[in-house]
Amino acid sequence: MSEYNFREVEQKWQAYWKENKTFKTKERSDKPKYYVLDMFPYPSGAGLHVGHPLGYIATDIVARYKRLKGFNVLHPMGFDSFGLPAEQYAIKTGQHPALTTDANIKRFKEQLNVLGFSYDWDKEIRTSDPSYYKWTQWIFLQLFNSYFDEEKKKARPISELPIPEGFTKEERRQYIDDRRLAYQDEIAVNWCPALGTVLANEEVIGGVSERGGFPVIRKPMKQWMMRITAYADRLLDELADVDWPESIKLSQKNWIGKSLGAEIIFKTAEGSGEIKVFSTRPDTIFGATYVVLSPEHPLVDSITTVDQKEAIEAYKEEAAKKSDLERQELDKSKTGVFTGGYVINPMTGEKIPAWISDYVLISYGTGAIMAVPAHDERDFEFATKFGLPIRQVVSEDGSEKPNIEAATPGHGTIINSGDRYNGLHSKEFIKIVIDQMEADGTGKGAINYKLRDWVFTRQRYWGEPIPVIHTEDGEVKGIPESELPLVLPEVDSYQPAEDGSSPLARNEEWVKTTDPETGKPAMRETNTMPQWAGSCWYYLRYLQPDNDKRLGDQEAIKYWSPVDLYVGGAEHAVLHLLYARFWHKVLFDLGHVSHREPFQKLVNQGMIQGTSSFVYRVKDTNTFVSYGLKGNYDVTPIHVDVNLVDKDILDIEAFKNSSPEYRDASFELEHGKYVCGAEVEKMSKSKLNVVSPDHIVSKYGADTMRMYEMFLGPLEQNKPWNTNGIDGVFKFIRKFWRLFHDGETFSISGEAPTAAEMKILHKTIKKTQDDIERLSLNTSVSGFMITVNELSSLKCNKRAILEPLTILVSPFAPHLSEELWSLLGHSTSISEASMPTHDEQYLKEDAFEYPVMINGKMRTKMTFAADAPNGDIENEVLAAEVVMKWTEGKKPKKVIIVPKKIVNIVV
RNA sequence: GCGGAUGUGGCGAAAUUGGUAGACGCACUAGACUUAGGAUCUAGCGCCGCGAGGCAUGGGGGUUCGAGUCCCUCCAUCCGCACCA
Repeated sequence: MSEYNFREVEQKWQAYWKENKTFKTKERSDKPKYYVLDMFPYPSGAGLHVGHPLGYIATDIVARYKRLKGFNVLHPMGFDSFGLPAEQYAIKTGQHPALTTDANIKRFKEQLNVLGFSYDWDKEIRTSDPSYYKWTQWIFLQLFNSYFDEEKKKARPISELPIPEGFTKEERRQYIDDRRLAYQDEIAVNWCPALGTVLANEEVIGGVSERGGFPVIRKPMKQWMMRITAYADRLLDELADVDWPESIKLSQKNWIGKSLGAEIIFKTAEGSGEIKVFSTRPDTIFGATYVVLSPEHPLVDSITTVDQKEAIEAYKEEAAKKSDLERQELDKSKTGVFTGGYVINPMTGEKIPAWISDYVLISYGTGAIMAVPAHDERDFEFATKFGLPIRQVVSEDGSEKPNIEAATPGHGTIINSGDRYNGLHSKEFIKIVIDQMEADGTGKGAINYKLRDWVFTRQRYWGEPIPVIHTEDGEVKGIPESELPLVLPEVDSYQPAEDGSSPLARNEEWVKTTDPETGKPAMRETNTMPQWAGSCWYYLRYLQPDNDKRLGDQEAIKYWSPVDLYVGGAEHAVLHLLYARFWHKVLFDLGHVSHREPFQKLVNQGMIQGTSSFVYRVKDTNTFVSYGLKGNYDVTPIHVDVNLVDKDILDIEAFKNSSPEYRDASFELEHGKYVCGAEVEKMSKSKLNVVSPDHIVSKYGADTMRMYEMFLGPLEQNKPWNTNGIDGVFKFIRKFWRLFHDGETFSISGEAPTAAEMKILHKTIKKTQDDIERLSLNTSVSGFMITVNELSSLKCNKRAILEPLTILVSPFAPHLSEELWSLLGHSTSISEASMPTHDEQYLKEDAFEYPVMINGKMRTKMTFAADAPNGDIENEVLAAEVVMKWTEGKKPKKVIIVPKKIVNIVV
C-alpha cells in the first residue's frame, strides 16, 4: 500500500481483537491492577454523538497505556438501561421498553466498536437485565434490613438493633421500621404531573424537573426513602480521602449543607405548645422580635386564633397551590399573615407574635424560624413590610445605630442583651448562650443539614421492582433472598394512573401474593426504583457480572477496588456521585466491600457542544431571509439541521425537501447564497445540531477521530465541535505510515540510530508518559506530530527508533499501530508489548541558558554548555570564562549555581 | 446574591517548579514538483515600524533581577447553588 488504507486496516484489527479476545481481563494476576471506568451511557434512541466518545477515548488511551506499563487492566463498558425515555416511547407506541432498549444498545455497541475501544465485552452489564437487578434488589434489602448505629456511626443489621423494653408487638414493629435505612414515609414529595412520577430533590432544578424541565409541585405521598442523612457527616468528611476535582467536592459539600447552630424552643404564650427553631446565630436571640412558621408547619392550626383563622387558611391554600418555581421567585416581596398567637422568647421572656410566611421552608431545619430583623436581610424585609419591631443586638463598631436601615449579619460586640451579656463578643456569646439554654432546658446546640433523605420510589414501569410485600395487617416485609430477582411483570399499558399509582398496579395478578412466613395473602409493592439505583453500584458488578451467588466475590472486590480512574460528566455531582458513595458506605459497613470510597480519582470531561445553525423566517410568512438581511424584517430564528449547512451556507434544495412545511418556502439571498446564523449550544436532537461520529470515522478513520478529539483541547474543558483541524491529525497518521514505507514498499532499516535520532525518541518517550499520567492528552498528540516532523526531515526509517515509537502511539491510534507492528514482524497484538523507557542521557540539552547573578545582583542571562556545572562549585573555569565579560576583567572568586536555575558569581 | 471556572495571534491551543510567550495544528501568503490536485515538500505568518527597535497573555496596580504563572482590584464570559434561617 502506498497510502494508508484505514478502512481495510481498522476492520481487520477490530475483527482480530474480537476473535482473539485480546482485551479479556485476567481474573487473577501477579501484576498490579488498574481499574479505569467510564460513566456508562443511557442507550438513547438517538445513538452516539461526537460528545459521547470524548471521555471514552481518554479512558481507552489510559487503559491501553497501563497495559503496556505492565498493569492488569479492567476497562469495561455497560448500559444504564432503565429509564424514562424508553418508557415514554413505550407509552406512545405500546412497544415494550425492553425491545427498544435492546435495539438502542445494539446500535450503541456498533458505534463504540467502530472507534476501536479495548473493552472486555465479556464483562458487559445492563441495569435492566434481571441477572443484574437481582443484586440491585438485594442491596435494597440490605438497606431495608439495616439501621444506623449513631454511636459507632455505621450501618448494622436490623437484628442487632437494641429495642427498649415494654413495647407491644405493634410498637416494636414501628420502632424497627422507623430506623431502617430504607423506610417508608408520608412526606410532601416533588410531584411532577407531566412525568407522572415523584422526583428526588437532586432531580429538581430551580423548581422544574431535571429531565424535560416540567413544573414540579409539592404533594404528600407515601414513599420509600433512603436514610442518606445518617451518612451526611461521613459523606462530607471522607471527601478528603479522594482525588476529585475541587468543584465537585464543593458541590457535594454545599448540597450536604452542614451548619452549626442551636435549636431553640419558643413556648406558646398560653403554654400549650412549643415551637422549635434552628438558628446559626443563637447569639442574636435577644433581637428575636417575632417568629415565623412555614405555612405547612404542624403547629400553625393550634396557634392560630379564631379571628385570624380565615386569613391563615386562605394563605395556606394559596401557598399549597403554588409550584416550587413560583415560591422561589426572588424578586417578589415577602408575604405573610399573623396567626394571632404569641410565643415567649426564652431569653428575654418577652411575648412575641407568631406569623406564617412561605419564605420559611418546611423542608429545611425545623420549618420555623426566630426572626432577628436587625441582623438578617430576609427578616428585615419582612419586619419592615409588616411594621414589626427591629432591635439591634450586635454592633460591629461598638456603637448603636439610632435608625436601622438595613440588616447587618456580621459579628461584633453584643448590645441590648441584658447586663450579663452586653459587651461580650458575639462569637464567644454563641457558646455561652447555648450553655445557658441547655441549663434552662430551652434549647441546645444543634447541627443542621440541607441534605434530605432520598425519595427512592418512582411511579413508573421501566425500573427495578421494589422487593417487598405489604401484609394484610399493614406489615412491610422484604421478600426472601431466594426469590430474587423479582422480575418486572408484563402490563397492559405503561401509562401511570392519574392518582399517582404505578403502572405495575395494573397487573393485579402479579400484585396479589402470599406472605411466605404466614401463608396469608399479601400485596406486592408496585412502585419502582429510580434510575440512579442501577448506577449506584454498577462499578462493582463489572468485576464478576456472571456471579449468580453473590454480588461479587470478596477476593475480586478486594483486588479491583477502588476504581483508580473514573471519567464522566460533571452533571452528576450531586446525583449519581453522591448516591453511589452513600450505597458504597453502607455496603462497606456491612462488610460487602473493602474500601470506604468507590472512586479514587475522578475526572470530569468537558462537554462537546454543538454549533446550531439558524434560518430566519419573516413573521407570519413562509419567506426566509439570509443572515445579513434579517435586520430589515421582524424574523423568528428557527433551528435548521446542521447537516444541511456547509460553512454557514444552506443547501436550499435539501432544506425544502426536509419537511413539507418548507417545500414552498421562498428565500431572500445574499450574493446568491443563503447564509445561516450560528450559535454554540448543548448538542441535542431538538436543536438539530447533533454530529454523529460515524460520518467522521467513515471519512477519516477511527484513529484520526480518536486523536482529533484529544487534540481539540484539554479533556476537562467544554468546547464546541468543529472539524477545522482534523486534516492536521489525518496528515499525521499518513506521515507516520510513510516513515515505514519507501514508496509502495514497507522498508525499515536495521542501521544503528544516530544520537540525534535517539534524542528525538527518548524525548518522545518521556513526554508521552508524562502527558498520559497527567491526562494532558492534547499535548501528547502535539508531541507525536513534532516527533514525526523531525524524523521525516531526518528521513529516519530505522527500526530501533520506529518500533518503540509505534508502541508509544498505539494507545492513541491502535489500528494503525497494530498494522505497523505486524509489518514489523510481530505475531502478537501490540497491546502485549511493553512501554519503552526513556534514557536520561539522551535528554540533555546541548546548551542551556541561566540567569547570572554577580555578587548577589542579577545581571543577565548566559548560555552554558550542556556539560557545564549544574550543582555546586564544580567546573569553575568554564563558568568563570563566560563571566569574565561581565566583570570587566576581574576574576570571579566563587561560582555557585544555585537551584532554580540561577547562577550566582561572587567576585 | 453566594460559590466555582475561564480570559494568550485570524482560529483551536502550548508554556509541567516564577526563567527565550505563542510549541503543535488550522486558516492564510509565496514558492517547488505536477496534465491536474482537496496530494506532497520548502519558506513565511502576534501587533507597530523601511529599519534599528518598540509593544504584547481581559483592564489597572503590586511583589521580583525576571510575572501568562504569585498578590490586590476591576471587567467580561460560562457553569453550579439560590429565601438554607
